[in-house]
Amino acid sequence: MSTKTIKPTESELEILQVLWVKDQASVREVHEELLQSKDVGYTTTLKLMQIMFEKGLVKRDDSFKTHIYQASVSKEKTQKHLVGKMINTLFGGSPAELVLQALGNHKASAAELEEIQRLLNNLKDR
Amino acid sequence: MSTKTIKPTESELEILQVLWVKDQASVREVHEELLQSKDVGYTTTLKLMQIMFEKGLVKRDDSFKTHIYQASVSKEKTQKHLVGKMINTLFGGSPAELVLQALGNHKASAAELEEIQRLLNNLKDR
DNA sequence: ATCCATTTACGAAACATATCGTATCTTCCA
DNA sequence: TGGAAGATACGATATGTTTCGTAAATGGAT
Repeated sequence: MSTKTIKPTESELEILQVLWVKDQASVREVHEELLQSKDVGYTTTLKLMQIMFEKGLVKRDDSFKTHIYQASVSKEKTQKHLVGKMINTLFGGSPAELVLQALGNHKASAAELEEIQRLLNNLKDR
Repeated sequence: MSTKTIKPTESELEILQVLWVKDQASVREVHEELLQSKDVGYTTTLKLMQIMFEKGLVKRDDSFKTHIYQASVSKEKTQKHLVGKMINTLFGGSPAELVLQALGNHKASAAELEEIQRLLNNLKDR
């Protein structure tokens, strides 16, 4: 099934985050965004994105001088993969334990709790 | 606040898992357990655990020939830390999104759903 | 055409992680 | 008491990640 192991590194994830939000971006744009939260050189970001391109994590349009990048792995798929992994390596395979952890230790708004409630009702109805 | 950055690597997490379950164990015991799910040499496990000892991730009693190890970071604290990190790097800071992802894509039993419901009710009551 | 700012390309270094081979140490027991 | 079995210690290697310096290419403005 061609399950290429999607395993972005920490740094790669930071870049994917930016691309998921912006949809498309040049290295410069991504880099400026990264500078908000960390201190790193421009060529570092560039190199990382080039490597991600080689790995197939991003696509790019190089028909202009400034190449434009786009994530080629979806946010949802990546989330699913990494959450699944965490459930296995940290919660003994029980998604519920992860949920309890997340809900118990990290604040969610009333609206969010409602949304969770709706999903929960759905699941219980089966 | 002595926030020592708890950041076990993948392999270290696998070992911690075993120690959290067994509470105490020799390298051999941990190793046998790891063999259930992966193929690795004994000295690799040993080395890893020695490194974890240096990092302070585990304690050990070396008063006998066979050293006995114990996790020195709690499961809960580690979970909290890594879940928090994942919420930030992968869910834009929203714990609810992580919960929805986990519930939506990974099966939980009816009993587990009930437990989640109870916690949810608690949270909504505030 | 030339210059300048910006960009990409590339190589190398600095770290970190994971793996294992070999040497050494300890215990027990024949 | 002298091995054998099993344990630890340690060094070396392979591999992956992150970092950046420097060089070369590009394209627009003068």
